[in-house]
Amino acid sequence: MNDSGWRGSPDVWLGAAYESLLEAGVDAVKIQPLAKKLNLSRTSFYWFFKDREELLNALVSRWREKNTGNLVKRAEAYAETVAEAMLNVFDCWLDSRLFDAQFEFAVRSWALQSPEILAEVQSADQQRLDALSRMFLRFGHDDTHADVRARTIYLVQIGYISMQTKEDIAVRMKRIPEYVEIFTGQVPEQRELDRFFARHGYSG
Amino acid sequence: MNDSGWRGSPDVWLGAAYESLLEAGVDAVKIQPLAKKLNLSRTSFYWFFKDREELLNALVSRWREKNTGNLVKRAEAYAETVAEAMLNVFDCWLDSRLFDAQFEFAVRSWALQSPEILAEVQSADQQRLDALSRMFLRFGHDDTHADVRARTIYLVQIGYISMQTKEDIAVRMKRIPEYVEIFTGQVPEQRELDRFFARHGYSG
DNA sequence: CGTGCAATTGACACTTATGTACATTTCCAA
DNA sequence: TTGGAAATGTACATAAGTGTCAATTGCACG
Repeated sequence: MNDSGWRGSPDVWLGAAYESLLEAGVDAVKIQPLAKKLNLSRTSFYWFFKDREELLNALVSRWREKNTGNLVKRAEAYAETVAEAMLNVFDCWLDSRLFDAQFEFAVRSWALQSPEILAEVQSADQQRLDALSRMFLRFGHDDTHADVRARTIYLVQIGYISMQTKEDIAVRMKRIPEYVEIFTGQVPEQRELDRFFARHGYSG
Repeated sequence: MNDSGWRGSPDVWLGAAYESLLEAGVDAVKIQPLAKKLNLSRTSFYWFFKDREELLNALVSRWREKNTGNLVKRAEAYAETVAEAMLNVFDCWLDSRLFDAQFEFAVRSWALQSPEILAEVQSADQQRLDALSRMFLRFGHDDTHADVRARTIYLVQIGYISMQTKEDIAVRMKRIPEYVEIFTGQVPEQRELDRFFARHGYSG
């Protein structure tokens, strides 16, 4: 049927493209280097994709589906307090299955040289900010308040991503309670923190 | 002597390189296109610069000197209260003579494809975070507190830059008081805000 | 005025990428 | 076991970039 014998496939090329994008940006996503990386003939690429552009489009789809979707879901998840809601969102920043930070950065950098990608990114930003803003509204904040708080937590994360820091999980965990306090103006309960730490396999 | 007759100069090329970098990223900083843009022969470039790399290095120097220097200075500026100190730092985010946000974003994106640039960026981040941290320490915050607060305000700004938003100055000004409150945990005095608005030619 | 040097240029050699046409191999199913 | 679709490879045409070199231009100054 499938999956036996043939070395290449759309997914193999897409995977290599993804890796190159993360390591070195869009301009590194070129057929010739990818072929070399995969030990395949350059031209066999054209059996699976019309041209380079089609490959890049596939890359954007992958990004769109993963990052925005999960973030919105976490912002809408059930919570008793703002602090707990906040910690739900933090899940994304600590679990790469929920949010792919490197992918995010690579796509944002890409936006610098492509108006289409810029539009994609800005639409994603809007959806995410809206979801976060609704979260604060749910807990009784007024409009401006909710908007600025939503911005703050989102921007801190985008900023963190842009710093491309590779920090130990423990270092990041230590800052969590403080962040919750700054973002929500409310000190998180110990049991809320414990629940959070537990689900990230961290014993604070 | 100088400045008469000859069309080219290191500065002319550097200027064009700067523009291209901001518009489309490092990979757009290529001799051939720059020459076209300047209506100069491509090869005359080599009279001023050894090669493309030398031009890129000049670009990095320009960035290093401008952005980090001013931010550190504003963080160290005199202030009576934390809120006022905070507003001093905000000057950078609103005045492109103090901090070139587009330049910043372009360089950060560049870091994705160059380990040397990544090192530059991370060293700059450290210097800036340290300066901000010292600012909070000056007003009696303890270490962790100062560190997380410094991170928050810095990351929000880096995040904002990465969003590449083009917003009206009025929209941004409206969020300022709220931000000060979130970042310092202290409501700014009206006279502090007035002083801030005034020096940015904004009548709130 | 003319001469010297700073600045500019076009021609050359090279590299890396793209995409197309066509031939070839490989696997599976009838 | 063989025919054809799926996948790969070879060859070609083209484009855009890099850097070197020798020749040329323009301007300032003696």
